[in-house]
Amino acid sequence: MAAPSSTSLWPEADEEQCRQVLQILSLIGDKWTILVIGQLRDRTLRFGELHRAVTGISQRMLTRTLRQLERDGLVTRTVHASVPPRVDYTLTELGMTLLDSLTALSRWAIGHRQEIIDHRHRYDTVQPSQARS
Amino acid sequence: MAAPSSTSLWPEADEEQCRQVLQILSLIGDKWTILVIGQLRDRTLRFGELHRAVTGISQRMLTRTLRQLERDGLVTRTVHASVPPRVDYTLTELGMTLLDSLTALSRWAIGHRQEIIDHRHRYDTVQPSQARS
DNA sequence: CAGTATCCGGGCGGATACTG
DNA sequence: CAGTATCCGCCCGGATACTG
Repeated sequence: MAAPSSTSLWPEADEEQCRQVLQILSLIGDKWTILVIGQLRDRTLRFGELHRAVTGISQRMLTRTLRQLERDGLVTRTVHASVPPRVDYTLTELGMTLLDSLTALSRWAIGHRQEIIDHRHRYDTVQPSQARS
Repeated sequence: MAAPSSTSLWPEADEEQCRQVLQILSLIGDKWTILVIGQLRDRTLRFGELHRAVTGISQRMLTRTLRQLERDGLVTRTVHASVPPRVDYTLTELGMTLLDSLTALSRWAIGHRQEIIDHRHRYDTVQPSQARS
């Protein structure tokens, strides 16, 4: 029970815990999820608005991403029976708490991005540059 | 400049910021990275030890994962020129700060995992169950 | 022991065409 | 407008065999 470390990684960090974190990370670690929930963080958007807001995403991928978010309970999907159909997407409470929990990681990402890019570049130029084709 | 929200998601959260977060998330959102750095969080391990510690990982994937972590500057690789070769892997300072920044997300993951699983199950049973093969 | 080389299946994700 | 259906290339990741 004794608090294991002062810098406080997550408690225990045994394999079991790691796998649980991994499960969640896999939900949002794909190519588009973060971009989508980022757009929904403080407003409701329709399908088309999201499509325009997230540059480069295809209809297919936007649909898949939203379906998964809905399935996991992070986003609600509301269909309005109007003549041109209208579907609204909103973050749930759960989705908002996730975004909250991403704050620290986001700061880290923004703060250390350049450092990582630099390190990577150095690594690449120093290596024997085996043709990894 | 005014602080945008009291619950504090990450500041701004425009597409640019989101993409930077995504870049980092992609580094650790894959199948094995979290498990590997989780094992390294408070100790140095050799290749074989890691291989045994992370259940189910193949040699190939462990090597790839470690190479990427090394390339990004999150892990150091130390080769000891001994008769049976020995290679040690350790988290760098940068790697440790990443683990720190993962704390909130880890707590969220552990705390809401069951909730997500339940929601998912409900979604699956209610849906028309279109054969998605 | 600590890798590399090769082969391979499956799934992610893009492009395009079609629909209620 | 908000999707679905289909096709397809690419890369992730597992299995196996080989090496300094």
